Amino acid sequence: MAQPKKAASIWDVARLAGVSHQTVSRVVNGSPRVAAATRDKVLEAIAELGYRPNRLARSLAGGAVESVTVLTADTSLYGPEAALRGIEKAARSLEWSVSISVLDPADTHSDADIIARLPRAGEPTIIMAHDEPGMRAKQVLLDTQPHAMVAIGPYTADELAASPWLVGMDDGKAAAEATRYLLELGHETVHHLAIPTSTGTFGGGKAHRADGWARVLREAGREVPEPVPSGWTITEAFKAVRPLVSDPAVTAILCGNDHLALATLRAAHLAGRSVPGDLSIVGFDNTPFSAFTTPALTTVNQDFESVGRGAFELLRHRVDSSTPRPRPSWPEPELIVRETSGPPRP
Amino acid sequence: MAQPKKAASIWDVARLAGVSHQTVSRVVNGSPRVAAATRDKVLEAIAELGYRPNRLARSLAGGAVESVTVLTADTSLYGPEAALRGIEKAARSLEWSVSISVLDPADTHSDADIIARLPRAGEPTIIMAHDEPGMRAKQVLLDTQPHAMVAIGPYTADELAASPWLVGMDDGKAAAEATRYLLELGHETVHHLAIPTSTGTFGGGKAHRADGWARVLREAGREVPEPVPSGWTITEAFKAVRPLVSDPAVTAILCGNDHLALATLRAAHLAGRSVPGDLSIVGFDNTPFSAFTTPALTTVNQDFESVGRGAFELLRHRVDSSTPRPRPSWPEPELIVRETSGPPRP
DNA sequence: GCGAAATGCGTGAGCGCTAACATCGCTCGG
DNA sequence: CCGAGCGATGTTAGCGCTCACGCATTTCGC
Repeated sequence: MAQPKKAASIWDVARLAGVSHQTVSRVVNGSPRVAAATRDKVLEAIAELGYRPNRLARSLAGGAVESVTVLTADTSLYGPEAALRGIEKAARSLEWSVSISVLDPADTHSDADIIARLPRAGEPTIIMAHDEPGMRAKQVLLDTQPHAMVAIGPYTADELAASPWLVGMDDGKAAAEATRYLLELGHETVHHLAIPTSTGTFGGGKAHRADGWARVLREAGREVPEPVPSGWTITEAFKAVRPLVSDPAVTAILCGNDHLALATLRAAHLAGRSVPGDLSIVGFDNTPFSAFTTPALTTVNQDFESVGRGAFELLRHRVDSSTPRPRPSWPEPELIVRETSGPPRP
Repeated sequence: MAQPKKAASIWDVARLAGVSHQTVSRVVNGSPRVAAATRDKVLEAIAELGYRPNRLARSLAGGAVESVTVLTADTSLYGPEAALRGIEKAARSLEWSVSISVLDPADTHSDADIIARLPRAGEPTIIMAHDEPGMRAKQVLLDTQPHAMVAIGPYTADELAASPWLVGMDDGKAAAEATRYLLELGHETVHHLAIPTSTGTFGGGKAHRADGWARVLREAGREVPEPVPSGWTITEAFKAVRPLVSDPAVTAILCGNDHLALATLRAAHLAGRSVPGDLSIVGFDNTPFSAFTTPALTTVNQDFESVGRGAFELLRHRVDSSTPRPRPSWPEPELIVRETSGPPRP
């Protein structure tokens, strides 16, 4: 039984059930035009042989597409990881399969290189376009197969509405909210430890975290300090933020994500600055660990999993327009105040 | 240009190059028996049409398999996530595609349900068998297609050598080392906050973390306290560990992973116990954040990414025995002493 | 009660590719 | 100078499936 016995095909089932292969196909695909008695016979044969349709053959033959490829640059980041989970869940429930291909942030991928990652031309694809490699992949697919791609990234409601292949949340708005909160607490200004941007420059998109932060400061007539750029890793963040935390004039830092915030917390501790007494820290994403640091991180909750699901549904609609066009339906980002934020010392 | 134009097939290339489709196939697959001039003509035609072979058709036609499916129950756990990254990297370098299917720990999957996740019979599969759903999936595939599967999990060197489809590290040995370290520090005994086991019972495998811990305590003639079972999430860990940290008799806790350790750290803080003064805490996995908690976590480093790569290579060997059988070649787990461990107060 | 539509099923072609064999022309030993 | 031998190519037959038909039977409107 454990030997590599060849799997049953549609023909085997047809023979056993005494019908044509096409009838088996009809039963498998739930066509209504099959007599109940025939259907039962076929079903029985299927069960007996343990027949399972071969997905590859199915899509080769021009049947419905049943796979998505996810392009992302970093699976260890909480956002993409959670979005991937959302995509996988949604896909699973429809029996689609999910492939994943990781873009290396170190190489500059050529267009051909990106296209070569897709198992075939026209493969439905979701791109995590929150960073440079992602943005590049987005552009390539937009040029080659715009009808079979969806990109996830930080965009304003207007941008989202304008581009039917875009899914995401308005990080800028959320960052603005967080910044406003810190200002209301009485901080003179708020500094920013920034994640790498997708465009390579700050303020590249209105929905970027750094942009929302800067906007609020400007509107409030405050000084807008130079944002401190950090890489994605905690180690990079730690190095980048050290000068900032040791400056006593800095009383509040908005961090691009919770990992950066953790590094900031650590750096503040080592610099002998108490949090939130001397320094308020606000993170981003509400990563699971953020509630359990000491002190617990004030952060911005983001429902990436729902965004991932939304991306999948949108993609499905784009690939097969007979499915409903989903409306964005995830919660807005929301500030969660915990222990790392408070009023500045007078 | 942006319209859904059909992609070029092998026939289109053949026509343009003035050869048969088989010759194109030979060129694409690097067969040596093609005249240089012909090869160049074909290559030129390929470039002109932007032809890319269709993976689906290729494997349908019985060509080499070029895809792996990874079955895992939790992509947010550091171990599986890192192993997946290793698999993806190794696969990418050979142009294999990687699919992922997440097992829901909540349902009991039927055998058929697990098999239905594979895109076709005989699909090469890697299973993350560190928990109950993973173990079950492992068993199902072992029964149905043992030649095209590899499982990753905690196993001793002997177990690994005995099962040619197994890859992993000896967590028990690493846990033993960590426990010994705590004992040498002078702790009377060491408590254990345990991750869920793959078998549902403690001590189910010699290479389990809880097993290594218990073994050392027994060997040292110490009392072996009842291990405290926790779920995988930080929140569950926090609830589970509270009674433990508030017991002043407890001076050292070995945690099943760094997330549990973080929860323990938090619980200790809230219970007013200083770390490592009143309580030593040791984690597991050397999750990136672990160096940046305050105090920084003492933990056990594990190179999951290498294990993932090893799993992929082993799978490739099993599917196609003409490829070399890889030898396990990853670093042993290693204790990293940071700030959460120290001698007990006298 | 007769034509038209609906139903139930089968046939043939083809998706893009590879494996296996067939064919052609050339070189080379004797 | 002829056939064995080989290298370079073409031909054929699928892989497992779906589409687009085709052809009987039934069902139904009026």
